[in-house]
Amino acid sequence: MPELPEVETIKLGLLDKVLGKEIKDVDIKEPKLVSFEVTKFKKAVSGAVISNVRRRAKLLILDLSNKNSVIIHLKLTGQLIYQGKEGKSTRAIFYFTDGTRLVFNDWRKFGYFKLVPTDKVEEFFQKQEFGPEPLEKNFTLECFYKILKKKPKSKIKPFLMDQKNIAGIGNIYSDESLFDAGISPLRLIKDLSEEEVKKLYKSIIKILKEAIRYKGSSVDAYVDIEGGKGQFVPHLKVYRRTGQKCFRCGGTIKRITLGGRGTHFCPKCQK
DNA sequence: GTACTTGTTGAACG
DNA sequence: TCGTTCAACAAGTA
Repeated sequence: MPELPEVETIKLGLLDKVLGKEIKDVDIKEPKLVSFEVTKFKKAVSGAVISNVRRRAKLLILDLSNKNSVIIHLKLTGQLIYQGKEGKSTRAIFYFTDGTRLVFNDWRKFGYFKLVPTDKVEEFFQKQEFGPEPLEKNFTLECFYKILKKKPKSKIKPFLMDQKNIAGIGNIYSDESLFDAGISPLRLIKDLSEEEVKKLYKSIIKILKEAIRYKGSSVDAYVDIEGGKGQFVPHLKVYRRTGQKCFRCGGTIKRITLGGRGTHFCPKCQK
């Protein structure tokens, strides 16, 4: 499940491997993948050079030299693998003029490629109404307070997962951030003390940065640009550890459903 | 066969 | 209006 740290890892990988390369051709094996006609998509990207790679929330943006951009969402099981092999779940392949390639796999077919003129990318993201990027400088403690204030009656975990509040946090890192801060996912925002908000703010940034350092969590299909697994899973404290011992207090990790999502926490030390 | 997994959207409910 | 829950999407695992 690529969340912010996983998508960031892929972005860094793309910058390293395909920045400056010229796209010779694209093979789209799943027409549903692209936002409009396959032939038009192919025409729009062929011959263009990848001039930049960016990330916003959980989406990747490939800027092309011909003033087009390809916005990629990996959703649950999307993979971008440099020099990867074609397999059963391969949905697209970018071929570069130097003979290398970039393979897109997605066995659940939720991911998409959207072609947008580069100067309309901003507009696209404005429509999505994403909240601030938690690792950007403008995401200050004051900023966190301000957005929390907007939804005092919301439970903290679903709030963290809503991309309109903060961008890039999904199921794994909301559970992990709350554990780190010692706050129960069921708590209402208005009941959080100033101290707790501060702690949570620090935990979010700490956990996300740590996860990026380990190239993300390969819980499901996620792999990095070279097809390697992220190394953060052994560092997960609660996510998918149902019934196991809490590393902090020895309590038992519990699993509940919250906002339709599996939620893991330690009832003993997350209050 | 059934339940469950998950990012996102949109509908339905109280 | 607001917050929450559920279904849908896909396809595989337990």
